[in-house]
Amino acid sequence: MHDSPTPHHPPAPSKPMDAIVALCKRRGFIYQASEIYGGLNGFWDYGPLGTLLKRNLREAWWQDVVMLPCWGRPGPDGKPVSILPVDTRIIQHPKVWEASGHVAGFNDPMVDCRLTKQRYRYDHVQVFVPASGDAGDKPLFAYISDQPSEAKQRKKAEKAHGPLSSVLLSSLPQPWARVIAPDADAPGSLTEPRQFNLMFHSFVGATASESDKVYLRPETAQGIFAQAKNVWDTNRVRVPFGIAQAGTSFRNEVTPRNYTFRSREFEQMEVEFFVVPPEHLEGDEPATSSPLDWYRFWRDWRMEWWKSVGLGSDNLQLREHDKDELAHYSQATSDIEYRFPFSAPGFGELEGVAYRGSFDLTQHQKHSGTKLEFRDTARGQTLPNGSRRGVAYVPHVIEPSAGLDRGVLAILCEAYTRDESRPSPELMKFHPRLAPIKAAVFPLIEKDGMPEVALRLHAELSRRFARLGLIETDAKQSIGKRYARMDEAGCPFCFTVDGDTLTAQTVTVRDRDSGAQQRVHLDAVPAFLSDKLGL
RNA sequence: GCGGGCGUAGCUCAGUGGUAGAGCGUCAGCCUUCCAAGCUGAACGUCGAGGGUUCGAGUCCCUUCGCCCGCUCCA
Repeated sequence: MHDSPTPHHPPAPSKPMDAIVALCKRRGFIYQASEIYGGLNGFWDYGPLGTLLKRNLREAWWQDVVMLPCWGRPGPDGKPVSILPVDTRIIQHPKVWEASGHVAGFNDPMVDCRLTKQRYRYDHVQVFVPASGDAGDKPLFAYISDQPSEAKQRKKAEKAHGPLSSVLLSSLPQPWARVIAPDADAPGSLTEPRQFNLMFHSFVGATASESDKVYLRPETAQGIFAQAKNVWDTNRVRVPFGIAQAGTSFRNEVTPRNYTFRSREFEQMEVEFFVVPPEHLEGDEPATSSPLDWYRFWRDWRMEWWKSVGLGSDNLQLREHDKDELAHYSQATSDIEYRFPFSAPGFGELEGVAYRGSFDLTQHQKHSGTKLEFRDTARGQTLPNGSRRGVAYVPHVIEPSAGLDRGVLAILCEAYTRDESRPSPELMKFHPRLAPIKAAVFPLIEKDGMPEVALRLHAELSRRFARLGLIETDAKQSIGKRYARMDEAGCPFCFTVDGDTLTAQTVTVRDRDSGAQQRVHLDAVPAFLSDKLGL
């Protein structure tokens, strides 16, 4: 999470995270996983309303990214944006993760210092020892080369031992009782090296030998890259185009924290958008757009999209990465970030949009031995018959990678509203498109024929809208209490059958956010709701 | 992984080593013509889990799990 400064945004009034968590439990949005067994660190389940909310957000992404990409808006090349979906497996060939860098980069053993709470990569820790050999009972001084600790420890070590040589910590026998950690001033504080496996693993087959070891994917992206060639070989697509996938990923986080924000099992919604490398654009026909054009297009549209599903406040920001923050293969990356109650005044990442060059496909090409070049028959030299010779290249990629569970959490936080001026202060202001409950129908009182009319209206609305979300009805207790319950669940519209309904064929519709009411003809209710849900 | 705080009803929380509590919510009935209203009643707990001390543990001790905060980590 970034504590990025926000010079142009005044700090928003913070919302109490505790109250949001309590509401989410109380109304069945989010439960702790395996709660009856004491819970499991880093895992959260969704209850009925949470499941619907999450499904609605995933569905909104699916509709707007896959089915009608970018709302039908043309890309920077003026043409419709082309996206195809895939659904790849959580478990891939282990070499996929070697190619992606996940195996090498995240299996480093670390040692901790019990005194200073510092953590060091085991293979980076070196130790000054007497050049003569035996140090007797004297302490040994550990350091990290090119860090301040090197000079500091060298000075102390020379004083203690005279001429020095240095060895790796790993060459000394454990426990390192006489070793003084790089930033400590007493010996014996280093823990034994610990492996930090950020990827979960399992075994294929029943014998569970090391050669059968597989990993649970830490991102959905690599399944896309691994199938990119199949997709372009079998689908008559042409670069630029994208492949999209939503699915579950796993990261064995060191410290799961902040409610569902950093869960060990989570769902991603990713696009790998393949574009023509810059070297194939020059003097080329047909003119198309550069990777950076596409990068900016996706970055800006993804920002708009998050606003469109209800994150319109200044709690949402776009943050372009600094040069020194970029991965070595990326020329541009930005994060779409939300100011969560627990991160404020800092922000937490919802989606990263990265221009990754050809890094991923090139890696897979190298590790698999399979050429991952796209044969672009619209480019290259024009032949006498008017066709093109074609060129082959490894496409560059723009990756908009969003966290679904983080999106849900941001929506929950943004929707949570406490208004002390209302009889029931807590309400969830979900965008109607995301609201788990789309509408409720009440009889004002449970007699005089009102329940019958309400049930008929409820049945009709259910027939028309239940595919999108719940349509509720409730006749118990006072009308205020029923409105309040719907407010808390984030239901945007309540239709109430009253005395006038029986004579004038009208009902009241109450707006969740304002509490305002208007009368609508009974027959016009479906059209009213349809309009409000943006259908 | 380290340090600190916390864990009692669905939620928020009281609870002095001596019978397990309140408010809200939930449910039922009555009442009720628009905002958690009123009246009556009901259900709901292995006090996070395991062990120990004690005649007796929600309370004291140990272990463990989980949540929150700060470090650390965050491809």
